[in-house]
Amino acid sequence: MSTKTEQLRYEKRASILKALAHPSRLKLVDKLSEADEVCVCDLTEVIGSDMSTVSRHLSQLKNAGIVESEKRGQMVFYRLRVKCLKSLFSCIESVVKCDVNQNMKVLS
Amino acid sequence: MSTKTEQLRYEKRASILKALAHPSRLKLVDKLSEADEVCVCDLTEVIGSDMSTVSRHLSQLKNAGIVESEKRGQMVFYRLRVKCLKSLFSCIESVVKCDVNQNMKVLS
DNA sequence: TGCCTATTTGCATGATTAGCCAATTATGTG
DNA sequence: CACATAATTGGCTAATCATGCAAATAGGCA
Repeated sequence: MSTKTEQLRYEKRASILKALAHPSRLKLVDKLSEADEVCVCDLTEVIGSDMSTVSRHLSQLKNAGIVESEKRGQMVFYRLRVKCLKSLFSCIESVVKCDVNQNMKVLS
Repeated sequence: MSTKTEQLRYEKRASILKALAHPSRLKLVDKLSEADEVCVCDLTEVIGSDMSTVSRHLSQLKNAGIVESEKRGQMVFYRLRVKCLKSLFSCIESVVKCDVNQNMKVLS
């Protein structure tokens, strides 16, 4: 594989990770994983920021290909497009746990 | 779980994802996954940025608990602390692939 | 049509990030 | 000790990001 292609691959992956790398967006993904679809208004309540802010977070997730949206009536419903988030989060969680262990070692 | 704790959990996860969310840092992780340990000087060649820049990328990965380092002589060697990166990347990759499919649909 | 609700977009602001060069620290070697 | 190498840190700039308010868009409904 050419260096150029390789570079593009890293950039693409990074852009997806970046889309996930925010507490509010992680929470959004979490909520969406519990339900089939949720409207912006309900998500806004969950997050507790201005609706415009939530809308922008959602559009970042959408641009990254993590969620999709559908407008029905005046409302817009968001849905997860990806089903593997659980394994991703379990990996992230293992970093967290590993860190805790490390910290305990330091303290003991 | 309290809302406060929940919030902290999202923040912690986000910080780990943020540490990974950069092409150069992904490349560093990739290289480190191929070898047991690599010194900063070698990693600098791979990345092709200034060594100071690479050093800062590495310290971000270290702060996130993704890599660890050991100084031997004048050199500092970095190692992955986490073994599950492969499953994480396969998830990311499935987002990429899903995107490609979507794009093909749009084009056809 | 006129008004209400849901959502997105424009704009301004403050905060964070990435990058390089230069300076500093630490180690090894003559 | 003097010098070279490896790595980190300080300082600066340009770019990107997060956020809220206000305005615009679009869909119901009387």
